[in-house]
Amino acid sequence: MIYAREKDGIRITDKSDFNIEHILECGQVFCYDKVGEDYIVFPVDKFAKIVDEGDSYKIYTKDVDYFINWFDLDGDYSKIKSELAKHEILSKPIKFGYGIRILKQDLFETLISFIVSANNNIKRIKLILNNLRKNLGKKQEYGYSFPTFQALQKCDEDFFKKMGTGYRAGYLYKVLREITPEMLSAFASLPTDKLRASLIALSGVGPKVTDCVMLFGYNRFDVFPVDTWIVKMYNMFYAPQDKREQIAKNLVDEFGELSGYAQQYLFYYQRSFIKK
DNA sequence: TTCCAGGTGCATA
DNA sequence: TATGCACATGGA
Repeated sequence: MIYAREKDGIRITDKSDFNIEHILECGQVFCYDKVGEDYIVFPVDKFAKIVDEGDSYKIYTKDVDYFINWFDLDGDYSKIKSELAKHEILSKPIKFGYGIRILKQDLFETLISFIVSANNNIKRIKLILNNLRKNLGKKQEYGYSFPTFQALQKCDEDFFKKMGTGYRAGYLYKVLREITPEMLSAFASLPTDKLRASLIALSGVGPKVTDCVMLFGYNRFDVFPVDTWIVKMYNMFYAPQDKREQIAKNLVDEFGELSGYAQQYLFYYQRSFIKK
């Protein structure tokens, strides 16, 4: 147990498997900001502020149960890391991003966010999603909630362009006519291959976005999202290969049921440390 | 100015 | 089935 419930939030008592910067800056999530030395997170209509208090973190929130689940605080990351550390290539990435945890994110928000993420950079992805919150979300104490499915479905393509989505506006307009949040929830009972087929059939959703939604929303760990950073990493450390689906397959063969975790350590290391 | 970012869809062969 | 290119936008 790395945490304790407190009346105004959650105390992270063991920082060896929890580092808020690692968790939020490793590319899995866009609904956060750094405010001074603290971080705030605002998934769906929830809110928390995370303060580094030296030996511990304090997560200030009204939604204790929600964030225990969201941060996967009952997950055993010491075990995951010791298992993954058997792979030489993960040695440095695990040391570097020792405090990463894979969040348990809302399916609808994750799908919309990663459609926006395609061929885009993290700063601008956050900007676009914040535009959507401000224009369509509900005003909260701290800011705006993520727009509901109903609110987004009423928008036309031109509106999404005004939000800065560029050519992804058409994808959003279409996908909002292909799914409902209830459908996404029902997908959760599908085995990995059928889930992948259901997601990849959606507009604006290719292999990469599918893998991200499977990992960050459905928490399927036998997937390895391959983006431009992972391609660079792969070509540095493995044989030259530019076919993303082949890279993904090779890496899932290597890391098996822990592929999703391995991917996050490698992505964070590649992106923040190598920067090339 | 050109390149790049957590890529996808579509035409073509 | 596989390959190549167009697609918005803004920062480096």
